[in-house]
Amino acid sequence: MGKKEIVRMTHQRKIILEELRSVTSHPTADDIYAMVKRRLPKISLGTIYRNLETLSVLGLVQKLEVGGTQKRFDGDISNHYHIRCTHCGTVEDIFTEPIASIEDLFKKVDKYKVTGYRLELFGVCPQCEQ
Amino acid sequence: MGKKEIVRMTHQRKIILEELRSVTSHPTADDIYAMVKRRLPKISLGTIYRNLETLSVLGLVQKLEVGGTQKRFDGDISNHYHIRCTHCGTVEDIFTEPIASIEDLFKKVDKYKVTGYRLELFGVCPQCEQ
DNA sequence: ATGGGTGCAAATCTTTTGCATCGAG
DNA sequence: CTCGATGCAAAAGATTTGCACCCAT
Repeated sequence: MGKKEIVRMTHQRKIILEELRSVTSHPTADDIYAMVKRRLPKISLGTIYRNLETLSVLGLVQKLEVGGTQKRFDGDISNHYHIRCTHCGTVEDIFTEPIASIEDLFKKVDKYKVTGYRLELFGVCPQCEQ
Repeated sequence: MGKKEIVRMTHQRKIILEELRSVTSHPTADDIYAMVKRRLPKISLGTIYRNLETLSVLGLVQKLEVGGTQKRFDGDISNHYHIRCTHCGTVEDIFTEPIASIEDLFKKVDKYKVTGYRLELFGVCPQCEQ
């Protein structure tokens, strides 16, 4: 993933991207491995990780560093917020306009060159709520 | 960490808490291990992890599930925001009043029982900025 | 004296990486 | 053809856990 290599659109890479774009959930690398394996039974987990990294560097997918032990990935590259169920780990999108007062915070930390932010709500999802 | 056990304030636990409260940084378990080891050379990393979990369940410390590969801990249990340097991993506090429009979001996700949220800015710190 | 806590080491889980081979451009 | 990508397996990094002994209550 260095500077000026040519990125090849391999069969594996294309299918990983397709699968990730086909869901609105926010799967872990392992989830994606299972999804892709249905179509490419011989694919290895290492290839999944390498491609998710490549695709997120290219900006074609989002690597979500939400809480929990595993990273999650999102085929929707728009900037949006998430809510995570602290019971089952599910991550869902929150559909709303960006909150301007958060961007105002950028000024308060002017020692830093701010490049972005993450807002994540925690809660208990309807399924776990019984 | 079950339901009704009596929690003992052991020497190790007390010193871990003291050390964590003595800094404003947001150390990883490993950092805390090094700090505590200066006072208790025989302490084990397992004890550090077990106590940080216990203390955070008790609400005496905060487990910060910020991005990056390691979890970080905060002896300041007030709700505040953080900024993380994407280059060196340092996490600093942002001193500001809570942003009301974030709490307004809670209503938009009324299917969930919202219990809290996290706001984390990313950027490059002054030290890394050269 | 009890049963939660500790130190130690092994185990687990997630992610990364070395290497021989493959295949996209 | 070339060199980036893959599959496989081993390695690495972070955290958890089993167990015998210890000590706070």
